[in-house]
Amino acid sequence: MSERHELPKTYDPHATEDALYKFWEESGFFHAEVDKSKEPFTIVIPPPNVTGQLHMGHAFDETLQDILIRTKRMQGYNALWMPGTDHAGIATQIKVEESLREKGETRFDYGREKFVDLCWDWKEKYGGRILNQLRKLGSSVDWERLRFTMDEGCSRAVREVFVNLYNKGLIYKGHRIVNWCPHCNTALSDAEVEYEEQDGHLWHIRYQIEDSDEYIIIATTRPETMMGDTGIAVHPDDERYTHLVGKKAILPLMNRPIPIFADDYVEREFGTGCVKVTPCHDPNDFEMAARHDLEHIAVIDNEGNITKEGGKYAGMTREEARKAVVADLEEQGYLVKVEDYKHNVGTCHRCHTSVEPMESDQWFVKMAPLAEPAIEVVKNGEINFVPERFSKTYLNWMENVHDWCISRQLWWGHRIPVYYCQDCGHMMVCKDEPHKCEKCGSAKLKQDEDVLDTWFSSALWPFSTLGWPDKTEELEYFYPTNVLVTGYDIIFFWVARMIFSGMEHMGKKPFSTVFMHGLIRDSQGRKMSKSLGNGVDPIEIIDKYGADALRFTIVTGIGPGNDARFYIERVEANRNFANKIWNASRFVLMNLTVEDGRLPEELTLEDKWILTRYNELVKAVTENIDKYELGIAADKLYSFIWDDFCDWFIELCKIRLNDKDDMKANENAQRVLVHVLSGTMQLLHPFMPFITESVWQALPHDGPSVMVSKWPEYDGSKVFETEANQMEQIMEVIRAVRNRRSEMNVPPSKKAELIITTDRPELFERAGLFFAKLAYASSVNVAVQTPKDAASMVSVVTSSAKVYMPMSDLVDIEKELERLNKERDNVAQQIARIEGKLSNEGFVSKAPEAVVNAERQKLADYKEHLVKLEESIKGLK
RNA sequence: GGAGACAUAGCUCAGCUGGUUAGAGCGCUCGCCUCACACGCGAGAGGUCAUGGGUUCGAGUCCCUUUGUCUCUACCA
Repeated sequence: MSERHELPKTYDPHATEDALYKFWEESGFFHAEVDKSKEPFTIVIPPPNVTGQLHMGHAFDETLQDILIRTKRMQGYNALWMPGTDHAGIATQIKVEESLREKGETRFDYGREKFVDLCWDWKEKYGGRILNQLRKLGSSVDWERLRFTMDEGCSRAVREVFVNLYNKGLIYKGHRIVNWCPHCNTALSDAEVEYEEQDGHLWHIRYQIEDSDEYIIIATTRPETMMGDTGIAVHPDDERYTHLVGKKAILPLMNRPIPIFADDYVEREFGTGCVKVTPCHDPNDFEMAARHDLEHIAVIDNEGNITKEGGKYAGMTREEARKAVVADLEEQGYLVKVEDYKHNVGTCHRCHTSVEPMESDQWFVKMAPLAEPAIEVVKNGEINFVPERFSKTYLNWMENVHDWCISRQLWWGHRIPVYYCQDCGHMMVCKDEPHKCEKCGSAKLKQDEDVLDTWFSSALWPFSTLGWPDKTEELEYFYPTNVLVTGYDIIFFWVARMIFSGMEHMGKKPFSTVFMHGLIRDSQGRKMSKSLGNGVDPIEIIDKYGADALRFTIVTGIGPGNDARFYIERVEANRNFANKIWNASRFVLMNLTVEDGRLPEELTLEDKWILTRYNELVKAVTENIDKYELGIAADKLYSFIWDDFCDWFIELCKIRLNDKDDMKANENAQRVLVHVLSGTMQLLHPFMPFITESVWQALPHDGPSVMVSKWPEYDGSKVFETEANQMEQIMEVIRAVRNRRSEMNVPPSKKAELIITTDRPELFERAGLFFAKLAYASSVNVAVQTPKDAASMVSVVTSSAKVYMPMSDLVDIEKELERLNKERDNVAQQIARIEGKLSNEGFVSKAPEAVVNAERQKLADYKEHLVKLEESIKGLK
């Protein structure tokens, strides 16, 4: 026990965190097995990109999940936090390709198979990094169940889902306009397109009407696509142009006649009311082309360059072509005017290249039938969002959802389980690779070249990780999961898709609650991003301040679902909090002789006060966590530990601990200290797992770890409202004395006698001790009578007592009077306010009784205080 | 074009289902190396809770108006 005295003065998280984590992991505390005698509580992790690095967004996410899972585990649930990583199709492929580019190579130098092998190598090399970073944070995930979206099981689930949906007609191959990223060279889903407002132009171009002197003017933002124009649309009711419908206009530069037709899609007010129609490079034009049977001419290729169809512009990039086309139009007199125009340009959310709408064959998920149950399950409250407002975002999207383009022209990912017979062209969709054509028997089969959208596999995460499509006992027991924690930025990418997938394939919702959080921004409120270089690396923060400080920072001072700015000062403040806990514990340990924290029979006033406050804390924190008010719970723990426990209770306990004559009292104090500190460490453990474990272990304890200890329960038999109230009264007096002395610049070294006059002397039984310790008293006299020479003393008045300090050299009667009068006015004002309230019949009859009674009590206290103030004033005069 | 959020102390933000003399951290002022902690202790200053109205016995908290900031979403060339 002697080494306890040698604990360092400053808490060093670095020295302990890794070892503690290792201890937890090796002890199997993170692992959950099916156990039907216990209620499960399950969270699946939003799988981070396998080759990614931990950023603040992850830290936010994981901290919230860890708080929930650790709390539930301690509350006796069979808590499973399912970990895993995502193969992150585009992101990973881009990284591997970049590494090749450094060597002057491309994926085509390797071919598909070898390139995919390189991706796996990459995954092996970097896949462990983020997992170890999760450990640094303290995440209590069940490592024995670690999954990967491309592991055998998840891949099987993907094929199963694809084939099932195909057989139901919910997956189809379609010839459509899709979002195409010329840089990533693949199709994207709508969700993967980000819109940026850009400054552009609206070019007005004159088209000659065929066999006529008349002309028509169209307005466009994209002149470089005009070589692919195959029509001009006007509104059917637009009288300006009715006479032209059916005629043809000559497409400038190409000298090709194209038809003028009428279509409802056109807005008469916009531009000139005439729209150039480019079926291959605009989704609306594509649809108009279908309605009016227009020709399709593709003028932009997969790399974003102009095709042969683009005449003299062939081979140029889109940007070059735009300049050249505009220059030619101007030179040849077709350009009527140019307006500045702000418009939204779709960009690839991975590389921010402008997305090109392209006509192509892609695989789609038919969303309407799947959306229906996914809408219902949120509307009827089976799944609820926290905060509630996000359900509106979700519903709005789901109610207007488009079919989901799921094929990607990449190599890294789940290859689409569709096979084509090279001989007869027959298409087979099957879970396992077929060996011969089911139609002609040919063995010459070729699998579809495309892979699936990364989110296709993450959509299955809540059940694929539990063994689906097999009917495992894990699936039976842990599904549906309880809470999903994630940022609002991936509601569409992920949350929505998990919900409809769960409903479709499991027939059950994937989770009951979606707990949303915001984004962590930099200190100026900007998004953290690589390109800005303003990202804060959580691992660096952990190395410097400890994981506990980071976690506490993340969870406090943040409004539900709101974004938050990251300030290092807040981490420092929470590091200081950890240090405070450390030193409070060091103090308790230094004084410790008892072997356990059983509460003594005899409790002092201060014991009863702290136990009351502690039990209130247990109740509040438990309820707050239940309601996902984690920040509020954390705030309460902070102020209980710092203000109540350290600043008051420890100081009060020093009285007994320093009394070597009364060992009984000394030990009693120790027991209460240990009881409260130990319980507080349990309550704080989900938030600050490391330091709480260190402290809990050092104190007398049962069981191997605080993380598997039983969550504290509210104990009504240890709540003493009367005594707690009395203690608060005494604290009020102590504060008043300190305040007085401070105002008068009395140095702490100068002790003074205190004469307390009160009608409630029982309140101040232990006061001599308290005041000596906390109010610089040299001695304390409790009296009923006002001392004779009161006028020459410094006085302090509260509702329960008047305190006199014989410091005649410091007394300035004028000032004293002024101060007392000011205080009296203040108290009188409060009395008037409450009396006004209480004389309001509406208040007395309609407000709850407890509220009215509280006001009455306050009034009584103020009145007592006023009486005492007036006596004092009279005494001075 | 739709939808939502935010506007509270110098700064960054809490404030749950309406009821305390409106809170925290940092910063600031004054005094302290008090035998756990200067990453500390004690005492302070600082807010007409953006605006105007309404509901209510009672509103920072609910409803509407205005102003300002931000975000998401949408096929307006």
